[in-house]
Amino acid sequence: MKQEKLLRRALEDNGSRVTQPRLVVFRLLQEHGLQSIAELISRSSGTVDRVSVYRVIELFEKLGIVRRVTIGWKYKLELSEIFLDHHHHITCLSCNKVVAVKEDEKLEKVIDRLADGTGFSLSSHQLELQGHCKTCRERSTTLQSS
Amino acid sequence: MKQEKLLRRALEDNGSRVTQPRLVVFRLLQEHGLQSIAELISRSSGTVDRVSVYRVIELFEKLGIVRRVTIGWKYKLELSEIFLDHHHHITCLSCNKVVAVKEDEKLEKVIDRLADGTGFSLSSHQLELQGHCKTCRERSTTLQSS
DNA sequence: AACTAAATGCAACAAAATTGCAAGTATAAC
DNA sequence: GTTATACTTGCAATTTTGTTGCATTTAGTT
Repeated sequence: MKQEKLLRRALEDNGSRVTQPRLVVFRLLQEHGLQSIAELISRSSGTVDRVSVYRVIELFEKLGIVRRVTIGWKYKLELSEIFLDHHHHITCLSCNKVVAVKEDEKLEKVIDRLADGTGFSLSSHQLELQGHCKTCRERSTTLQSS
Repeated sequence: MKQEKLLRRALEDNGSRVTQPRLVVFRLLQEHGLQSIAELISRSSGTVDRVSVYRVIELFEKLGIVRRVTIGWKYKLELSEIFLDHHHHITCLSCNKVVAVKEDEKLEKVIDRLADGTGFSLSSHQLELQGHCKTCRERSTTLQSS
């Protein structure tokens, strides 16, 4: 189904209206993917007020339309699993590029077993990775050899 | 080795002094474990200034004495792997209790393989879990049956 | 005990997020 | 298509969180 239709339905099911600010923020998330609230605010400035961006995101989170992702101790926002498949992120410590990492069945199993040991029932999990991307590794080798 | 000795060494190796504020913050981290910076500030108020708590934490992070942990989109602080063994956290969505989950060799392997697929070399990772603790699950069952 | 560089506390500032309220607008009923 | 109205928005003000500059204090050395 077209993503915007899913959005409309999620809003209507909650008795919430489909407004300009909500559409603007949604489209920015579609277009630019993972981004900070500051980026959302700046990209929508002139059209949508700062405060409204905060409020739209708050609603979207409550309705499961967006999720927060921690990247280097700041959070960023991206469309939820209704719109994108379950994944995690790896950040390059040299160039700060962030790449999605697909969730893998084995990972799920291992995490389930980890949780078992605690007596908790498991509802959700987030994994964040850091490392160095291929480009940066190659560049640093080149520089060293010169 | 006694933990405070490790702290002294870490500071001295860096040419940093062993001061009252640093000892106070360190002992709070030992005594209360994982906590927010607001909790650290409040627990040390009267003895240590707000700003100094920030500065001590900044230094401790740089020296690898503390690490930041994301819990529910806010970070908390705890002593690093020099003082505690490598672990993650699971939070109860009902009562907000946070419990440590030991890192497991299988998890490490699965994560290593995940990273392989991206072309990144892996430096570090964080895993955060959410669920419901035994106590809360039992309580909610009791309430339903009455 | 005196010296000195490092660290602290205070005040001021900057950034990020929240709240209250009057004005605007999306939806449903006519 | 108009109208009514409850939901939303934008603005201003405030709160919370984190940072900076500088005079004073203090840890560690001589």
